[in-house]
Amino acid sequence: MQKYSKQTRLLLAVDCIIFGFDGDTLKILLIKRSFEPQKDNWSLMGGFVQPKESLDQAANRILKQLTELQGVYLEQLHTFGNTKRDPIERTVSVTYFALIDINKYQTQLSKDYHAEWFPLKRVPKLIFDQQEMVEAAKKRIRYKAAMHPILFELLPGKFTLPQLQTLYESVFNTPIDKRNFSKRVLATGLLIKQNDKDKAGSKRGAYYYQLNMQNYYAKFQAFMNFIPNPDSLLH
Amino acid sequence: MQKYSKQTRLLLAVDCIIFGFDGDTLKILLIKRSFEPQKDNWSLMGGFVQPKESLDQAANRILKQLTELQGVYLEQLHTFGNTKRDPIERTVSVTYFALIDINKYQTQLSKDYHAEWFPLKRVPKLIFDQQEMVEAAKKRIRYKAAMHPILFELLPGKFTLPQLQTLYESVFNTPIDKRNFSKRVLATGLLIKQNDKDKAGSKRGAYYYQLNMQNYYAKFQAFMNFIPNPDSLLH
DNA sequence: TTTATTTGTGTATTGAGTACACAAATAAAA
DNA sequence: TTTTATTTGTGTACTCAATACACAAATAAA
Repeated sequence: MQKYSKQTRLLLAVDCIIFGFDGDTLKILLIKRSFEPQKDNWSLMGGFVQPKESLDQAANRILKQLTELQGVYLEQLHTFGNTKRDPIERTVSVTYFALIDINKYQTQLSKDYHAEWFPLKRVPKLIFDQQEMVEAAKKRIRYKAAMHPILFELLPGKFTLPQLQTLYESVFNTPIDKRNFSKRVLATGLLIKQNDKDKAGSKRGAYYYQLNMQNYYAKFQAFMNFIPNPDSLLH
Repeated sequence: MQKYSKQTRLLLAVDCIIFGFDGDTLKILLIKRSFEPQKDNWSLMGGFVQPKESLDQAANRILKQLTELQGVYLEQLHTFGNTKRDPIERTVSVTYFALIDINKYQTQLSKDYHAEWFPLKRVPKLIFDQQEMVEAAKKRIRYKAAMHPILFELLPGKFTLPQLQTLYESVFNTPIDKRNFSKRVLATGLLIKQNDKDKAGSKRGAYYYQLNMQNYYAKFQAFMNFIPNPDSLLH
């Protein structure tokens, strides 16, 4: 079945940048690499693309391997192919970024991989060109979140407006006026107010909201400004 | 040097979606495939990634092979990796899209490849999953052009406002009010009015403009609305 | 019962986007 | 040479969205 016989074949890997939000800070999940080269150094979760799986399948497999999660938000980011990025043998890496509800992540599962969550501002030194991958992912999540409601993927099914606002403030690293924020967000028609409150986060308690999934899917591609002055915040 | 010895290696290709604007219609450049499978069918310009070149280098090489052009706008689009996309042997394809000034393209060069420009609305049947690649490129160029001034890459160094407007109308397939368009575009500070006019396009003649390159590079990443109601036009 | 903390809400102002029409230039035709 | 046809270039009023800004309500903890 090999008919392009004169061509060189290359190793192909998938690396995942996995985002999570702990209610205060945007974080990514890293593992301690279990094999050489760079054994025991911090690294993205990744793996080689297998002969019978597509890239998307590989990314989902790799994500599941570490988190046991399926059906989460996963998007292809960029493909990195410098000839010397892996010193052992040329490997081209297709990166994906994932947005998961950090509460669904079982800490226990990460033991095999010695995984840990790191705040985006304190990411340790990573192997190969993975620093660059994380930078690209950071840029992309901001870019996309400035106009599309992807950040809900980081929250549990029920969340409060203060939680949502903290998330946006954390991703864009800027304070937002809460009156304008709630006006803006509620105006999208994406949220349904619940009758119960989250009593844990504050004395007074804050009403829960849920996504209106119908509107969410319908409007996902539309441009929506969730934050003031996106221009100045993206770089 | 092969130490990941148990892993399968794959063919990796680069395919280019090359956009050009003839003053009236947005087009892409296609070639007649010169080898089996699907010999003589319409196809994107592409090629295999060579052992000693990066992906960007491969894309530039392939673009130059067909157009003799260098230093043009070239951006990685998406990587396609379904296992069966190439029936002969699994090949993963990294796609790039290019924006070129169609006037700089030497028709003669295309003879070897039997290349032809096709209006985006009348793209012929393409091999493998290239239809999908073109769709992705179309979507991306619109998405990006709605907010960043990339379409200037399709025009010659000197151009008129009516030409620019026709380009936007063609890309977004919508009529635009010219008073509002010129206000919008000139407000960006990206254009420098020249003293001479293009007499070819009309009786009265239209003033030429040139890009203010300093502002262009400085503001490239900023969000700028060039078209009314981008929402409704992107899908 | 007092205090401290966090939630929830409204209004006035500014600025950007939008709709809309007519005069100026000139090549081509009469 | 005059007339006609075509295309360029410009201004204003209106609407709506973005923004700045402050205080009362709720309640757990002291």
